[in-house]
Amino acid sequence: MGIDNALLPVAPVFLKSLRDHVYGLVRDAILSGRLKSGEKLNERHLAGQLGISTTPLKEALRVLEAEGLVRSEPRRGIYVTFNAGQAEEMMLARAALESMISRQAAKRVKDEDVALMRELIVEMRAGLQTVDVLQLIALNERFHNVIHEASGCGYLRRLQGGQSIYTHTARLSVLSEERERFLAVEEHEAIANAIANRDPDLAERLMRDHVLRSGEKHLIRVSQA
Amino acid sequence: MGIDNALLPVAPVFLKSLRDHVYGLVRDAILSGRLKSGEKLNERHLAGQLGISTTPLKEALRVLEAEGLVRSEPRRGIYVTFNAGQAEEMMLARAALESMISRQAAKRVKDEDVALMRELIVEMRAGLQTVDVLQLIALNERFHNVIHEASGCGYLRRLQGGQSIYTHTARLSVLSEERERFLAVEEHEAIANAIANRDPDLAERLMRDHVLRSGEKHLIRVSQA
DNA sequence: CGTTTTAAATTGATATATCAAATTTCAGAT
DNA sequence: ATCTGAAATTTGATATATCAATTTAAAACG
Repeated sequence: MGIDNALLPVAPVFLKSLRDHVYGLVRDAILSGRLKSGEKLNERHLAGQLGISTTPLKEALRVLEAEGLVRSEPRRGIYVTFNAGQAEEMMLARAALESMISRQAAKRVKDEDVALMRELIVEMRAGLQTVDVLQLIALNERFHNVIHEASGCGYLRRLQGGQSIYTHTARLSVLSEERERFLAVEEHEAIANAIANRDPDLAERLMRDHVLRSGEKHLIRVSQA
Repeated sequence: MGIDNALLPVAPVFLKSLRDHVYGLVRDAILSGRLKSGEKLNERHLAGQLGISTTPLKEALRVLEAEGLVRSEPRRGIYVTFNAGQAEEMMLARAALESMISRQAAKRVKDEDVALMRELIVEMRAGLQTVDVLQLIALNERFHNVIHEASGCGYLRRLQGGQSIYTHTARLSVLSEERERFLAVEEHEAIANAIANRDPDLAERLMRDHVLRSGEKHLIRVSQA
């Protein structure tokens, strides 16, 4: 038991940079719980298990450390640090950053962005009937992307992207509830209106509440699984 | 045993790894403008210049990349990406995160934390007269630390810490203005009251406005220098 | 000349080797 | 049996070597 079966070797073919690939593998293993909090990561062992050298692994671990998913004690070892509490804090961080992005978007949004948001809202409403959850997930992502673009805040967007901990299956699970689908569309529409009306305070508050509410729902789902 | 406290722990400087040291050096160079945005960083060259091998440098660069201060184009090179716009966005991020921390603090704060905050406010008021700017800077930091502790949000605190771009001289410069010192104390007191009254919404808003306002002042100072 | 091809040099990506701190093991003393 | 401390082992930190993609320079061709 333990980390022996937690990660499978990486297929040496068709991969971007080893470092990035390994980063994704280890990150997933931590977020999905296959690597548990407190567990020690042995560099040689882990590298051997993945079939790579320690160099790209060390770089990947540095990134994970910068993200706060592992903690490195100099000349002692590297330990996983991720639990329910941190998952909740990452959700709070996302709420904070996403709402600040919405605030900026409400200040800088262009009419064409507003039109695009409105189109997406209409599509979401239509999607509510057909119950195509995959489509709805894609629409949600596009909606948030429009706001990100409108805000012109590349750095905030990046930082916010790092706070994502939900897998595709978690999103599927949450949006399979009819009430959640309905709420999401309602909240999105309210946010779109606030941004369209160039109301930064309202846009910020609505986005924060939206991320907090749907985030809590996600956390409950994940903790049950 | 008696000798337990006979010796103090080794100063962290000596425990610090080369990697962390180099990280700090390069980060400072970027934030202070000695390494300009767009500049390409040659790994071999930079490592040689620092008198180290590429391994710890590569790890430091990965962390800087995760922080968004450099951008790595696979198999092409590493480029500095920091400018006035990003400095402003980092300030926005700090406002967003610090205000979320205050929100949580207002929910969880204990009476002893409130007492500590009130003491610090009193000291700040006294410091206003003596005009000991160094003391005031220390008090400000302690005040924010009390809120961080009260919030119980270790992850958010870490993330927020990464958004700091102001040097000691910049802080000195800003707080050398009497009006700024006065404003800071007023705002801190208002924030303390909101947290003491367990008013998350108000604490969040006041902290956001405080960071935004003082942050803009910092940015102006830095851009002038 | 200008354009395309091709060869050389550069350099990030990866692998391997070495060093030294930290932990573990175990014999010897009390 | 328990504690001590030295030797062996483990392992993160660092250095060096190799590989391969990109860029640059040069040569060949029109």
